[in-house]
Amino acid sequence: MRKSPPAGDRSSGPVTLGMVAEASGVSPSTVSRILNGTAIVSPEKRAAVDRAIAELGFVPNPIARGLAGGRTMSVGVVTQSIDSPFYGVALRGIEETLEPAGYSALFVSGHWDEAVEKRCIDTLRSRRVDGMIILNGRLGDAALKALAKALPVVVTGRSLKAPGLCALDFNNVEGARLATQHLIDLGHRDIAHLSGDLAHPDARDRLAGYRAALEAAGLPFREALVESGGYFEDGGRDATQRLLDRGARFTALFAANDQMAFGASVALHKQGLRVPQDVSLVGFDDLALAAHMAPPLSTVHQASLELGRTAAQGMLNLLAGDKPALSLPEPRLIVRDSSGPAARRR
Amino acid sequence: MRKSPPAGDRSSGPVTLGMVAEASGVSPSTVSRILNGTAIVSPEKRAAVDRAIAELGFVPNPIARGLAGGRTMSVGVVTQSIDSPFYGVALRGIEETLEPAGYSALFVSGHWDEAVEKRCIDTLRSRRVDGMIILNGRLGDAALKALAKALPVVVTGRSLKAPGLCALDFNNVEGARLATQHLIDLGHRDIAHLSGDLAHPDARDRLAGYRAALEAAGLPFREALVESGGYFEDGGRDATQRLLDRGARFTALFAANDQMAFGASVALHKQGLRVPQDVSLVGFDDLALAAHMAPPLSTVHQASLELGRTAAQGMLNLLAGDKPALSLPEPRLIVRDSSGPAARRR
DNA sequence: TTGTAGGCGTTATCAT
DNA sequence: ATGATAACGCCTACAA
Repeated sequence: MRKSPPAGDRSSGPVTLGMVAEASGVSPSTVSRILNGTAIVSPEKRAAVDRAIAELGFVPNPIARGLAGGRTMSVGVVTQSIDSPFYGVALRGIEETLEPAGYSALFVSGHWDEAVEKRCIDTLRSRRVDGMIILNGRLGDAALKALAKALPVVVTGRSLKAPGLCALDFNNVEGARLATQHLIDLGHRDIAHLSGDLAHPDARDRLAGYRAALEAAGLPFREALVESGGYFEDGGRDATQRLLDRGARFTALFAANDQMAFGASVALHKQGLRVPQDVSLVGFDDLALAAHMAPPLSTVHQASLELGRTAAQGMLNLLAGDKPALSLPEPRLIVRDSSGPAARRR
Repeated sequence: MRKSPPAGDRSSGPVTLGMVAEASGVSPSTVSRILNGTAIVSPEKRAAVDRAIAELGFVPNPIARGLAGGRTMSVGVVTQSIDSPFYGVALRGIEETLEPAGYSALFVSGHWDEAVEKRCIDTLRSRRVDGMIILNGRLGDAALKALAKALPVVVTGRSLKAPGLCALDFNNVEGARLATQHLIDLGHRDIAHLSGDLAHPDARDRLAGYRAALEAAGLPFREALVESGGYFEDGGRDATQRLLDRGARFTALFAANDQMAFGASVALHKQGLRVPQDVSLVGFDDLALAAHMAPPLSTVHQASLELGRTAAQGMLNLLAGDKPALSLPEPRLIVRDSSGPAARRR
């Protein structure tokens, strides 16, 4: 039962840079330089320091590092809700790519509210994050540009050009067009649409894509076949119910996201309508669950994991001083079992 | 176009405690005391300082605070995967209750791997979090107790008593018993079970509850009716498929979590088996999506949002020096449309 | 009750 | 190439 902790022991008191310096017979500055590659140091000293670091199990203190004016090695991530099936996966992608680079992610949720989002950003700044990733925020372009003057910023869900700013946008119009076109190709002519919360640009874009496909095929756009479902399951269910209640006639339904498609399938099922025999259903996002719905859902693939990874990589590039110049893959239609040929009109 | 920033302007350089002190004509220590309630100060000075704080828009720097040996006002949260539908909601609960108390949450994912989890904990410690919440971790009790000596710890998914430690456990055995009993009450006698990853205590508990209900009803426990589905959708789907392929006869299926139940419903659907007419299906967890499955899933309610809130509240109590003494609600069966009376044997 | 001084662990700016 | 020395912004004895 020895008293002195074994080398590398983590549970005993914190080992400081100063202790490493002392143990290896050099000054703290030299240790710091080796750690940060700030300057060239002689091989001997470097070896001595490396050994001391290993033996003492030294880990730099990010807090102190942050205070000293340097970086905190943390990046703030503003998401709208941490438990969203879509963004949750993106967060995983962010975490995955930030971690190996030594950065930690600080997640905060804006709850789709601009004021809350502003507070989140303030919190993040007070914590001195080195950069911020904002996932489909509600903030205006101007505020974003201003923010980007203070620290590197990556935003998704919009196109924007500014120094220190990297914007990642997804082609929602094209995705929606693809989905609608698919239904038209299957022979459907009465295609209803469950729109998302139209306060979101992407919801408006998806509606526009739906409309564009219709018009390109010479089909009329009918207001009566569009219901707002607010992007959530209940909204999708209720919107579908409203469509049904008012006697709208349609053989296909394009939901602006998978969550609403899930809700729609419940309403359809309750009404005794089978998917796809009676109504074809197409979603948007390709959540992990889409493939596990009964029947598996046809949808537009939007790579959320890749979205997160790309955003994080963009941040890493920005942090390193490089121009990011990244982009997202084009939308891709995934045909599963929820969409089939149009049968008789109902 | 004035040069001096308006009061409360956030985008200009950081306002420090020292600046507040100067502006209000007192010493930095006094400002600090007011901020922390460390000592009594005269009403006049307090007023002057409060005004200066408001006018300058001062926000204490958590980094500096942390370095100075005080608290960082952040608590680390170790989850297994940030995009889990169950834990994601718990994270929201944590964030929700920590935020009003001025604490930020630092989320890290252990990926169900003890080694990774250890690294996460080290990261969190190096960032000097004031406490840690560990959601269903893989770490041993001993390690947890040791950790609790260094800082307040809240763990879920196990029972454990130790100073500085608050454990929140859920009665998985009882929940599974309830689910199985429900199927028995409906007249089912051939009830299959999709077990979770048996490396997890909760999966073992749910299996035990299933078995207990069977035995209490005088029904035999048959290995052939149990398949491991690993807690994910694909696992549930494949396990169900295996059951079907090997010709197992059952009129009801109890999945150890909702995700597997979703997968099971796909396999059943593909086989042309209807839920609940041909096979009754019951899940566990009551994910938000369970109510939006077609048909809506009967399941055991486990309040994930409340789990998160309770864990966070326990941490807040621990941080305040109080004994937490919190507990989780008892399991509750939610009967929806996926379970119905047993018909003819198949 | 209030102010002064020292320190938290690191980096940056000078010297050397 | 390396070492003192001074911040970084705050907290906490200790002193008054």
